[in-house]
Amino acid sequence: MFTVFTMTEPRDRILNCACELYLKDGFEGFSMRKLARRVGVTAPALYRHYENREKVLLAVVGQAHNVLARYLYRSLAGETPRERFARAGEAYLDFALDHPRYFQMIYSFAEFMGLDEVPEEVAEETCAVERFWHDRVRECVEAGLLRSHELEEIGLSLWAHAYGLISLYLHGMLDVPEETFRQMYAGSFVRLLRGIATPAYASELEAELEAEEALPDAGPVKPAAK
Amino acid sequence: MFTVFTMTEPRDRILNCACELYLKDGFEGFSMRKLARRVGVTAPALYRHYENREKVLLAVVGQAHNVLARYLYRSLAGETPRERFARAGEAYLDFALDHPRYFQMIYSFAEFMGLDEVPEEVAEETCAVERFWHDRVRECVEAGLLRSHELEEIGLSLWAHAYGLISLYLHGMLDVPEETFRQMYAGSFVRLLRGIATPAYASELEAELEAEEALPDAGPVKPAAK
DNA sequence: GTCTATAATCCGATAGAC
DNA sequence: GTCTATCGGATTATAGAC
Repeated sequence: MFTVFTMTEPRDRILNCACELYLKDGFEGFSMRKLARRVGVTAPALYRHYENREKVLLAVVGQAHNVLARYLYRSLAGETPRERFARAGEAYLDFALDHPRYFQMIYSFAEFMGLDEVPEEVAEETCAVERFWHDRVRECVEAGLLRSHELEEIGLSLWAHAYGLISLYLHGMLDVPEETFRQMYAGSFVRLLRGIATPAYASELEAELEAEEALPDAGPVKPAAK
Repeated sequence: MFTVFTMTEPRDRILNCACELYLKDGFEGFSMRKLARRVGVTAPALYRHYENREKVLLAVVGQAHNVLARYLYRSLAGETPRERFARAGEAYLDFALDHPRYFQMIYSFAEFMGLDEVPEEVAEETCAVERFWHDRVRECVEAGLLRSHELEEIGLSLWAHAYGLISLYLHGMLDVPEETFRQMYAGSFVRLLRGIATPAYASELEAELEAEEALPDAGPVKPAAK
């Protein structure tokens, strides 16, 4: 009389455990037997709910995309195109640092599965992310911040730059602590921005830079407490 | 009387086959048994020459770095800092497109092997590449092409941008033919360049851009044959 | 230096009883 | 929907004969 549905559908329980397992052991360490152990059933039981290992991992990639989407959409709370743009860049970084394995999975699922084509579900979600960036750029172009000639290409430059920086860091190629990396990310972002900004916005960025350099040493000024 | 040494040391024969095998089957498909079959011996024989699978793959990474180095050093034939800089960017791209698996291996060896630290041999070779870029940038700074304030960081921006663009392409996230991608790479490179160039060089780039846009449609002008 | 034989695991997936 | 039992395969790596 009380429980019309089971607390969680078995398919969802499996998916949750699959995400946990992937985040713990990565792609290679992910096996149906380990997954079964984590769920608390035997391996054959899983095949009632997922056709095979690939389908399970495909569902995990879906989750990864969901989490990324949550981070990105949060940046829409910014009140101006410029702010939404900047927040989107931060959101992408936050997602990658909070969930490095998800970040990696999104871009290298096909390789790991030995597929020579990106599965359609994944390709669609990638497109959505691209469109999101495109929208942020378009807004900024319309607001006179970014150059209008190269609307499409500008999005690509931004994406590639952010992705590259983050990947190098996650691969351990940049031997710096996280906080330092965040500063490098922000700094590098501004350098690229100068190259794609309208002359008006570029000189504004220039002025900000000079103001910062005029300061003694540290970054943003904090009111001296005490 | 004629053959003082065997034609190739067994260690080298194994390494050659290991490279071939890795380039064909990738990281996951690489097993000691397959390698043995390719060499023409049985698996246990390999362990006389390499301690284990990891050591073999470490040697393959070394080869990957050698090939990359060859590509990069070729760009030193350029006669001005600006030309060497541009050629280095092309060389990095050529290497990645000619040897995508080597490119990937260089940056994700640790992940694939499940190590949580980049092995020292690999880290050293990465540093060498970084220094190479740093030298190209320094030359350009000294020639008055690039901004001097941010010498270190500029190299990082360039590296991350190139790496990101190439990785996205190799991961199948950019659905374009290779020739199109090369053009995108070149175009994106210029956008970043504008952001790190000295005002003098930046306005020179700007002039080039306007000259191109004045043309009807296509890229560089070719003399109309026949 | 190479071989045969084998240890010791692990894997994905299925058949068929319950 | 879950179980037991199992098929059929893969893997790294070693022992010991030659």
